[in-house]
Amino acid sequence: MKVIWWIRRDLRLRDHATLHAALRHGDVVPVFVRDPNLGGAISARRQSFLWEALTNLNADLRTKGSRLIFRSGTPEAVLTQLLRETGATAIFAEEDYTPYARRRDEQIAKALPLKLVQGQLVHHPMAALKADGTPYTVFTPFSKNWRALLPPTLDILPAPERMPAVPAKIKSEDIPASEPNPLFPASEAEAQKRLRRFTTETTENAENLKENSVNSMRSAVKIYQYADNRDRVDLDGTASISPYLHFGILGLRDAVHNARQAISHARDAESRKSAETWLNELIWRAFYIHILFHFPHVRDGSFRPEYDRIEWVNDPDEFSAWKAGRTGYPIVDAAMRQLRETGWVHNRARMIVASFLVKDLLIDWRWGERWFMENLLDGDLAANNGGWQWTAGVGTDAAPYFRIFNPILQSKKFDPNGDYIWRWVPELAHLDAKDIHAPWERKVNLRGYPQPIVDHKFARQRTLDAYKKVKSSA
DNA sequence: TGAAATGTTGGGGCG
DNA sequence: ACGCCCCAACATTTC
Repeated sequence: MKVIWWIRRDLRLRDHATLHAALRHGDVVPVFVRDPNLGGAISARRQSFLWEALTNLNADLRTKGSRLIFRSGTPEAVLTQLLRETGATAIFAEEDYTPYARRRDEQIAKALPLKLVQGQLVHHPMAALKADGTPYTVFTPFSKNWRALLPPTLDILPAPERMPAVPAKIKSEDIPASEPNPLFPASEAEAQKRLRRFTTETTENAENLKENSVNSMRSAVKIYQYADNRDRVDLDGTASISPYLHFGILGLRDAVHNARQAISHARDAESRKSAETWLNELIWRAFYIHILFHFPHVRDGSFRPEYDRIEWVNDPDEFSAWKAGRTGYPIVDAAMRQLRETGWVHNRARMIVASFLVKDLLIDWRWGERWFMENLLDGDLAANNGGWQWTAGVGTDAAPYFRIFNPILQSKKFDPNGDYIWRWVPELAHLDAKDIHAPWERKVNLRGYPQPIVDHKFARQRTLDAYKKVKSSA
């Protein structure tokens, strides 16, 4: 008996409950549907990453004796056709929680034997509710409950040893060609490598610290330094796994499992706390997926609707300067250039540029949200939307509106030597650390680098006024 | 997962 | 020796 494994955002073989359920049920035919309705929602950069990931997944499937069937068309039409061709009796798919995915799957389930299996998250959004049955909207209690719901250990399913062959008569289109991404190779092996490197491996740099450190284990593994390093945009202190998590090349459960292993192996309280901090970041990701599930209106506007009445300035020229990395604030411009050139930006840098767009330029956070989605390799509706609403102070458990970043102080704190700016804004490479964060305040040659497009002190007050206005009239 | 404004304290210079 | 002022350093409040 044949069954279809409909692959969407679960491009992996390890810890795949859906795949295992399908394998128990029958001979699995792995299928990816190129859905024309999704064309507008995925940027060229992310699209290319996806094609590369599918190519690599196909290669992995071949080592197991299987192969990927790639077809174009609306999912319902393609799946109907494939059920006929294969004689399959069921379609297994990992449940996805975006508004589009839920609507799509609901429709398809009416017509076809679709079986959705939870696997993208650790807890289903309906399984992590408050005692009164309503969803959490504040992170800390959510996180507490989320942890309390964890079983003692998450059993991580290995990738299947072998998979049944897909009959030759089932034809596949060619997966579109893609340029390999040198910074983020789109394979499951790479995702696993990154996870292990971050959570278990001794780093070379840390070796040097060992001799004079009482906390040698702490120094040796990145996850144990995370609490100290995670906000430093000039260091490689994060796991850099977001693109893999977004496409399910790496499972969230697997990441959580590794975090918990690291927590239990920590040799001292500081290390344990550091690994806990990283786990908390994974829970933030889950939190925003839950929020989008329970409050789908956040896709289009503020979680707190009164903030949709803010009178934005929305100056198109200033928006262009922000996108191009020519605001005159070096830390902002460095991050915006990194975004455009690589599709990945450190989380702290994302917060700095988001705060600058919203609270210094007073531009609608949705403009920034869209630009991020167009450029980020890890662009994820739930996480990106949650992050922007947090920064704008309009969402669940958001930063209070009056918590306004000072881009110069952020720069000094989190890029103290100016290395990050130096890397992405080469025209300022001749400046040293004391001049580089706010070069216009110094008597230095800017070499074509722009003057600040807005005065922070003025902008701060303007934003406080604009937010206060909608708050008092709420 | 801020920063600015305002308040408090205490050491040192100095008449 | 004493009081006064200055102001850095730290703490608290406010946005």
